[in-house]
Amino acid sequence: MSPMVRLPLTTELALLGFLSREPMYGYEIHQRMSDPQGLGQVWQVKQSQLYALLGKLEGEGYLASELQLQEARPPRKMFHLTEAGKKVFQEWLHSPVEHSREVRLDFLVKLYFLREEGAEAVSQLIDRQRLVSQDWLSHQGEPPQTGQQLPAYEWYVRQFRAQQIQAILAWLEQVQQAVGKTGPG
Amino acid sequence: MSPMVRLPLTTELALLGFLSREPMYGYEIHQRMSDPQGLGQVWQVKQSQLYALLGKLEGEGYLASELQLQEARPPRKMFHLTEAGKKVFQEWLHSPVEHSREVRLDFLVKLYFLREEGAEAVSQLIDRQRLVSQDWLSHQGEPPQTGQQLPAYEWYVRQFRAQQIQAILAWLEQVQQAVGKTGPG
DNA sequence: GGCCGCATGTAATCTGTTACATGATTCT
DNA sequence: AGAATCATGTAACAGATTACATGCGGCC
Repeated sequence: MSPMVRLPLTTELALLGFLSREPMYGYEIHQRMSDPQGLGQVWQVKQSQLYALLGKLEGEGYLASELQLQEARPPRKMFHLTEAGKKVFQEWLHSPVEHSREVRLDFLVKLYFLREEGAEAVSQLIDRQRLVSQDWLSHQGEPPQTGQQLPAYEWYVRQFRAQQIQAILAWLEQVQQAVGKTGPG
Repeated sequence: MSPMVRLPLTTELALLGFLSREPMYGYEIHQRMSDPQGLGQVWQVKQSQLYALLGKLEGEGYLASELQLQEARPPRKMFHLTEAGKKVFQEWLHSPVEHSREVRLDFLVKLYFLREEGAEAVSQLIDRQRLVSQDWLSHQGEPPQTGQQLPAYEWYVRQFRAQQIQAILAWLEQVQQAVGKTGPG
């Protein structure tokens, strides 16, 4: 038994994100996504994958499309969000990520789209994400004894995780300050 | 035209790693890999994938195998490294990773196997990795102007990367100290 | 004449996950 | 009687990458 409604993944949510501003066609989305000043910095989506995903999202009811004919150019397949599409995108956009490994891609993509909604929205998500990230740290458990011969492998791994999470927290604070609000702590 | 010799990926190199100590069969490798005090902490490999990879590595000449019959138990397919297998594993084991995203998995796996070769070997790789990681930082370029309204998206991304790399460097230093040598700086 | 830009896709391949299949023995 | 352990795998599917295919118009 498979789930009735498959929830879109990061790449697909980014597609919904672009279409949340205005209707667009695949080629144009790909160009904007690849902008080296924008999302192009955090990951690359191949054109062929993008077309495949747009087709899938349409089949699942998150998008709808109509053909826009042009003279002397191939027709454009213009996509726009359905109500279902708007809903899942907005929910995703305002939710913190649940695992530290999702910060690098998922969270940075959220931030990209949130910026358009203004400082208030960004600030809110940062605050929530800081709380979640604090949780990661406290669920880490203290690293086992040090000062022995060679530390156990566990020690290396936990220290690494702890450092990574602390870096995330430090960055979230930086961002919060740059956005112009101080967090709840 | 595909490459003549396909270089194994992290998971496959970990398989070679287990077989570099002594010959083993799939089931046992999977158990050891899943040890929650060992590599089980950093990632999980599914049994079916493991069998598939062992078969592939054998077909590519990195492993060889013979059947070991047992009474009242299914026969074990014992694998051991070939010369080619020993070579690629040793080269991989002593090389730093080239991208910061590879530290979380790749580098931690290297560290797992390197520990068995003693403090000297660990210390050497840490030093080399620190140099490479310093390079990542300096190739970052300084983040664009701050103090404006809302910072450009680039700023967020670069700050995040810088923090991540600095966390890696801090961790490498910690490890170096725990191992008992001071780095070249 | 040849390459680039526009605009769409399909097909093949790779890596990994989930589920299924087998069959004997030992534990509860 | 039923579950867990031992030990092997295959098949189907999902996600992403690479390569291929088409066809017109404009620029050098």
